[in-house]
Amino acid sequence: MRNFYFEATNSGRKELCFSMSKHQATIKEIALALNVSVSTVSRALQDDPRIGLRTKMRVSEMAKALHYIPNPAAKSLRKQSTLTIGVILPQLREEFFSLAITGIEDAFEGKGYNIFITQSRDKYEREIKATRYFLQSRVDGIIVSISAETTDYQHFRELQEFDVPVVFFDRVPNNMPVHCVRSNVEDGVLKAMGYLAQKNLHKIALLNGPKTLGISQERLSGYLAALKEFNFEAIPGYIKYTDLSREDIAAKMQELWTQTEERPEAVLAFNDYVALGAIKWCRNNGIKPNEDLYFVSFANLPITDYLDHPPAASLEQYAYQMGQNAANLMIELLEQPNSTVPRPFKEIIMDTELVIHI
Amino acid sequence: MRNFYFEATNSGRKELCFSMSKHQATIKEIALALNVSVSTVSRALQDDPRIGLRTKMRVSEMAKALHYIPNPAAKSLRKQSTLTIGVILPQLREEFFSLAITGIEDAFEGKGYNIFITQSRDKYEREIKATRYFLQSRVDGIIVSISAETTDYQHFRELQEFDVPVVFFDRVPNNMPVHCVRSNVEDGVLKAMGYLAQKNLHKIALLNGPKTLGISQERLSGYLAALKEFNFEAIPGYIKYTDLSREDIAAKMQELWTQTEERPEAVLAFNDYVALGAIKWCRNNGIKPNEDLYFVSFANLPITDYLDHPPAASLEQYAYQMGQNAANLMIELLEQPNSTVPRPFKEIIMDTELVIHI
DNA sequence: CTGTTAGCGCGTTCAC
DNA sequence: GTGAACGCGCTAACAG
Repeated sequence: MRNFYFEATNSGRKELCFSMSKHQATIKEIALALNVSVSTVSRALQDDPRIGLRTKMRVSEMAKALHYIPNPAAKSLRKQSTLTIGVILPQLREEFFSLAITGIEDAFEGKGYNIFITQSRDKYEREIKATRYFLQSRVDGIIVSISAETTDYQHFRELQEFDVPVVFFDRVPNNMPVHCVRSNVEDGVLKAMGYLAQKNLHKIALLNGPKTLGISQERLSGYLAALKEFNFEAIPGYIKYTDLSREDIAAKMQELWTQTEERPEAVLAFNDYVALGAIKWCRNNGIKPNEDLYFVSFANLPITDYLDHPPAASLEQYAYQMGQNAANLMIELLEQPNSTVPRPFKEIIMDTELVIHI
Repeated sequence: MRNFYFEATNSGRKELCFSMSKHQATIKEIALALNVSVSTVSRALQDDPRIGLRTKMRVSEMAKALHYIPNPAAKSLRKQSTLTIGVILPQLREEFFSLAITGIEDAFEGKGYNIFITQSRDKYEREIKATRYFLQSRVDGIIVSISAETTDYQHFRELQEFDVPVVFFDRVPNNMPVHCVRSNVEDGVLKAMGYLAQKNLHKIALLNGPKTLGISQERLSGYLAALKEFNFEAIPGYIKYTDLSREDIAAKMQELWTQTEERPEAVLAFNDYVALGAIKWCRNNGIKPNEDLYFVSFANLPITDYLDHPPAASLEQYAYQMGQNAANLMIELLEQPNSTVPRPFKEIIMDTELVIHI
């Protein structure tokens, strides 16, 4: 299929060119082809009321004919806005985050923004690289769930200093004022422990995530509060932190099972993946999950529905909804006029729901 | 932390401005502050040999002081290249694709490209929107695994017409010459059926994916070839197509189990997720997976390792590696000079390996 | 070695 | 209604 396009030469003449491949025309070429000025074309394409209907028609037809596609780089440069939102996630593989992404995408649907996804893979260095990249790309906003390794938030402060709106979700920074969406973890833990109490299980271990994460700390404080609330024993060695790797989860389970004075009756796991790893360890060691050892965890991911032995109960965290909330909070920030006074930080805390599987 | 920056006014004077928030300086501001020209700054920052060492030092210091961050929009506009690769995947949730993404990211590591991920969610319309968006964004290349709904490839042809390099992986178009990376599916099926033959299982059903996908067709032709090869019976109603949804998988399993003359002894599933859905259906219906009914599938995803009842065997497809191969093929295309003669299409076919779980 | 100048594609004042 | 001219930030050809 032969196509033609106009090329402006230095002398101002227009030349009809032939090419095997299509050409991404510019407004200049449309203007040249129509013998009007570029500004007329620009305005026509923007449906500016000052342009006559007939001209608009001609312009839009020629635009189609020449395969005009607006160049966002030029637009960004001019408008000082890229209409792009950066998203930094620990792991795409975790269903929690891929659900959240979908929620974010849906919330931005029709808003004209593009979502740029990056995974930190739970590495501090990769997270920093991602923030730097987004900063220089001039994204209009960044949505983050922080990596397991991150303890220092300087790179996020830098974003704030450059006035890039940032919204955190689920894994949010400790002791730093930010916009964020997170679960009411402590309340969730209380619900989970209440369920175990009902089952008459008292010796409950905490198989936590990385110590660095605020959400691990919250699980701990919820756990400690629940121990008191339900008069459970605080048994030495019952609190374990993991780096979320299968190996470490297995190692900590081994410790819980063999190196404590009394074997636990139940385990409260950091999330479903941790629970799955622990349950797998149980099966490898002839321990019957949810019989010999009960499991309760966070997230309630759809994937657990495939399992014979899911955690006995899991706290639904509404990952999709959480993504949507984070995105909507971002949209709010983007739509606010760029006032000089710093806006107050907004925190959305979402309730969890205990879903009983067994 | 108070910061200052220089602002160029219309009159050409430079003004020292104060601001609470940092400012993304431009080379112009650096030039102004240093009393040199913008081109000197530009060259210094690019480490151009023509610039003196002393000047380079001064420039790079001032760049740091003013928080200079190069603007990629301007660079793209000038260079006519965005250094961005678009990736279109059916579902991030599927571990196969999130593994592939990681392979793609790693292959591009250090190459200076940025990876822009989008999910089609197996919707034709979303896939078209994504290609259009990438086209107008002027991405330098697009890597795709096509959606389950897609039967028409016009949107991909359009990309080719605009000279945007496209590499497909795993789910590749039928009957269309393209660059692609895919598994040797038919050989894989043969291996899987051979395994079942060894187990003395003869009545084997095919629980396939969407009819639209080439990789479903390949599974079918591999299946038919294997039936002959091993002298298995071709039993009516043993070939089922699914839309990959849990509901449809359950419905087709129901049909296989109740509406065929003889119940199958084994099921060859489209992939691990389909197998998981089918296995779940079995448990719901009191059928013992891999005893009453054997399962063999494609992908061999890590997630299946969490299961009590994974498919008895699965064909490892090396998703991460496949992503890397696709990315490396793309890099090849990008590095080729833009010759006018169309380059021959390259097809990389990867062998699978049968991994026995039981 | 460095400065001047001219665009890349687009939007937006000004003029008329 | 429309056009000329400018600038967003950056690179590169040309000129010293």
